[in-house]
Amino acid sequence: MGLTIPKFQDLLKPMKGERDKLAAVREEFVSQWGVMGTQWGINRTMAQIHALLMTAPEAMSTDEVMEALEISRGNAHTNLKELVSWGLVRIVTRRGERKEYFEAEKDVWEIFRRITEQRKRRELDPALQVVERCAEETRGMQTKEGKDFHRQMGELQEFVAFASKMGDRVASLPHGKAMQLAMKLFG
Amino acid sequence: MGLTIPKFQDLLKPMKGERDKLAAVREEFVSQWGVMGTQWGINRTMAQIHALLMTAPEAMSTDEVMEALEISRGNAHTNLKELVSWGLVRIVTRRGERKEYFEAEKDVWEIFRRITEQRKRRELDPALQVVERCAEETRGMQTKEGKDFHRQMGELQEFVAFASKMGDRVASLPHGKAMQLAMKLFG
DNA sequence: TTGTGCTTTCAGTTATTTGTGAAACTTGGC
DNA sequence: GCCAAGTTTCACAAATAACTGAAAGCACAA
Repeated sequence: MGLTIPKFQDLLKPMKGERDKLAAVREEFVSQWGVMGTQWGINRTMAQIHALLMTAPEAMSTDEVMEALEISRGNAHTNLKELVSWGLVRIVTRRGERKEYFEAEKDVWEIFRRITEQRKRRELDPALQVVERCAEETRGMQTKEGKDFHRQMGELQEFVAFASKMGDRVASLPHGKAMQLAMKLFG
Repeated sequence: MGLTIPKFQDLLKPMKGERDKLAAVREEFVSQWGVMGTQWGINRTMAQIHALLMTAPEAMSTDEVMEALEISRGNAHTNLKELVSWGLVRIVTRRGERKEYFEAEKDVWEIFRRITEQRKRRELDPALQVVERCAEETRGMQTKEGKDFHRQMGELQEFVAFASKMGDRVASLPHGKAMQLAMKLFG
C-alpha cells in the first residue's frame, strides 16, 4: 500500500474552493450585519463597512471599501469617519504613501466597550438631562398629580444615573477581569 | 398676632398655576422623550405615547392619546399595540364599556427588564444566528485567511451568546436583588 | 339581522434618512 | 508657485420609514 506523496498542485486544490467559499460567507456576513444595523438603529452602510473591516485581513483604503460594497466615495467617506468617531476603526498610514487606510478593532471585548461608551454618551446622558430638568421643575408641587409626576421623574432619574454609572464601570474593566466577574456572578 | 385662617379660595390659588406648570413640563417631557426615541432607534410617536402614558394619572383611550398628541387614529393604534407587544403598556377595560384603555408600566426596574428582554430578542438573537452560521460554514478551513475569519466569528459568537445569557439573568432578577448585587459590585 | 361603537387594516402621501457625484479644498513634492 | 493625489463637503436624488384618513371588520345589544 503505497504512501503517496501528494503533489504541491493537489495540496493547493482545496484552497481554490476555500477562497471562493470564504469570499461568499464573508459577503453574507457583511450583508447580514448591514441588515442588523438597521434594526439596531445604525445605518446599513456603516454596519456593512464595520463588518467588512472586522473581517479584512489588512487595512483597506477608501477606494477598496467603495469597490467592495459598491458605494459612492461620499458615502464611504462619511461612514468611515463615523466609525472612527465611534472608536471602532482607526486610520493607519503606510510610510511613503499619502493615502489613508482603515483598520477595525477586532477584539470583541474592546468593540463592546467602545459601543457601550458611545451609547451611554449618546443615549443615556441626554435622557438624564431631560428627566433631571423635569424633576427639578416640579419640585415641591402640592397637588397629587404634581407629586406623582415629580416622583416618577425622580425614580427615572435615579435609575438612568445608576445605569450610566454601571456602563462606565463595566466598560472600564479589562477583558479578563470582566469575564472573571461575570463568571462569579452567573457561573 | 392673628393666626389667620386662609380661605378655601386662597388655598386653591397656587394649584391653578401648578396645573398649568405641570401640564407644560409634562408636554416638554413627552416631546423630548420622542426626540430621544428617534436616537434610540425607536419611532418618535411610540416614544411619545410611552412618555404620555408613563406620566398619565390614569389609563387613556385611543381617542385621548390621539387628541393629546394630535396624531391620526391609525398611528395611535399601531404604536399603542406595539407598546403592548413590548410589554410596556397593558390594555385595561372598564366594566360596562367596550372601549379599551391603555396603561403604562410605571416601575422603572420593570420597564428596564422589559426593554432588555425585547432588545435581546430583537437585536442579539438574530445576530447570534448570523455569526453561528458564518462560523459553521468556515469550520476546518486551511488557509490563513479562512482560519482567521473562522476564529473571528467564533469569538463574536461566544461573546454574543454570553451577552445574551447575561441579559436573561439580569432581567430575571427582582428589583431588590438587582440593586443589592449592583451595590456589592460597584459600591 | 341590523345598527352602533369601537378596532384594525391598508393604499396612498409625507417626512426623514441615506446615498451620489462632482466640485472645492488640502497637502506635499517638484 | 503649481501640479497631482488625496480628502472633504454639499446640493440634489433615491430609498426608507412613518403617518393619514377612510373603509372594512368585529362583536354585542336590541
